[in-house]
Amino acid sequence: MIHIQIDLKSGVPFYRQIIDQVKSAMSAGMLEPGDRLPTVRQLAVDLSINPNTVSRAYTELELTGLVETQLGSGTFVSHKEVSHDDVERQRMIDQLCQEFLSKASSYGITLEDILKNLEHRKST
Amino acid sequence: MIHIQIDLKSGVPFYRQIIDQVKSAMSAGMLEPGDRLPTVRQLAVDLSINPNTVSRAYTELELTGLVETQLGSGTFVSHKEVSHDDVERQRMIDQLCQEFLSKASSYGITLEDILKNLEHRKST
DNA sequence: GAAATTGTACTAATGACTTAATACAATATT
DNA sequence: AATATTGTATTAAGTCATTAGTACAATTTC
Repeated sequence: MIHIQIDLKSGVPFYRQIIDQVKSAMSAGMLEPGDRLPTVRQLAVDLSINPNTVSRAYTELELTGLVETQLGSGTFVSHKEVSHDDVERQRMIDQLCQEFLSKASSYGITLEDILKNLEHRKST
Repeated sequence: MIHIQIDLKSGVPFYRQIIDQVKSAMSAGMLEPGDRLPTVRQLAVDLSINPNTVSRAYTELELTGLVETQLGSGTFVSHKEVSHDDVERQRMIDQLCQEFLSKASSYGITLEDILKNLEHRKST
């Protein structure tokens, strides 16, 4: 059974906190294919937020193929393997970013510094 | 004389486009210490935007020490050297990001992929 | 098939961010 | 001093993302 917590003051959207924690639980093996997530309503009550916010998180997880929802029965961790290429690609992005952050950090450069810099490049 | 253009459709805030272009002009040597920027009002007319938007850009440039404003006479490129450390730090951030983006791009990873990944790390 | 349980659609409230309208204040110019 | 030129303050309007209120629809359970 997964236990989700949200930080009201972090500034990170509730639905994103849910997504991240579900993903983490899946990576850690605490959620396996076929496992049922808390129901939209139950989780909403537990976290004292609106069902739609939970639904939004679940919907986004479904769009990436990580979970499957069945109206009436619940939301379940997906069986179908996520495309191997996608997994590999995500892993590579994650690894590259991790290496980059470590290197930057050794120069005293923070994540915020980097984000500010990269955001600017979107315009260019 | 600096010539500034804004892209109405880029989604990048007007004041930020102005800041970026002034910085670029300074880097390129098209604006040197003592040079006067277009007046808030004139630039506003040229770009068909509100004076406050130009003012906001100039104010932000002043906060970083790149320009100095004098009520009644105008806004001028600053003489006083921006702290060498700050310049070096910015250059290092810029270079690191540039190298990183090149490397990522060779793997078919886009700026958007990276931003999405890094944004997530803010919560963690 | 009736009731309960599940997810969903639609709309609105809130807050952050950006820009504009308008009026003001300080300096330079004459 | 009077006037023009400069930047600035205040307030409001628009947009977007996030979340909540409320009502609805599909499925399961009995």
